Amino acid sequence: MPLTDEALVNMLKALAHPHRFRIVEDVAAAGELSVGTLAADSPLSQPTISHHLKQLAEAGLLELRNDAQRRYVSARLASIEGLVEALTARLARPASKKPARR
Amino acid sequence: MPLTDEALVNMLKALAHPHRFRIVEDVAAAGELSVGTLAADSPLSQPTISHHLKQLAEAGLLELRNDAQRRYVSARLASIEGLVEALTARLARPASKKPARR
DNA sequence: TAGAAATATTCAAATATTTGGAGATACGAA
DNA sequence: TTCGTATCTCCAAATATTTGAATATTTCTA
Repeated sequence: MPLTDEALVNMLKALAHPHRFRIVEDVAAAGELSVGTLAADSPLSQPTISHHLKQLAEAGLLELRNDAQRRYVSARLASIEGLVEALTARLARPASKKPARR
Repeated sequence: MPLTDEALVNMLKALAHPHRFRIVEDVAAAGELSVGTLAADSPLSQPTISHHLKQLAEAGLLELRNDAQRRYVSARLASIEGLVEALTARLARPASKKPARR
């Protein structure tokens, strides 16, 4: 499943925002964080954090886990790896495998 | 020069658009293309392509070269590599090197 | 010089994104 | 139950992005 153009661009779009990038960075470094911790560490309001988390989860970058009244966030490392690989495959030197399209 | 957060997010933002991603992909595959060729291969108008190229060049992803009345576009492969490396360094498994920040 | 070709800039309209207040919902504890 | 905590949803305002028509600029050629 080599990641459609759309999925790839959606992941990039999700990451292409300073606060969202920071969220993913922090979550990846910490392993797992609660929404409240993220909101407390951010200048943004809790609803705004919630909104960004939703976008990141929809793009496939984050995983959300419910535990009673808390919600825990972790990074989907496989997706991040997939993104990095797709970027390398598509934007690196003239891929002599397939002929350039169009 | 490990790429500031801002530069990194700017590159992501530039790539996070279907038409712009496609432009970079095509340019990377072709080596070098003129603005006119890109505009002809795209559903977008010439001014819009010009606008997107400017953004991509400002983000450091593309290189523009003038040749008389034509302008040729090529990929800044080093920047793309830098982007991929920065993503890997920042979003991959708990980097045990530096302690998580904050 | 004037004209043509390639590209850029300006500007405005349409659309999308970002943000937080107010309120809703879910859950556990008493 | 009722209360408190954590989080989400809905909404609207502010802001940013995308787009192309009209126009300008640059450069070559005659």
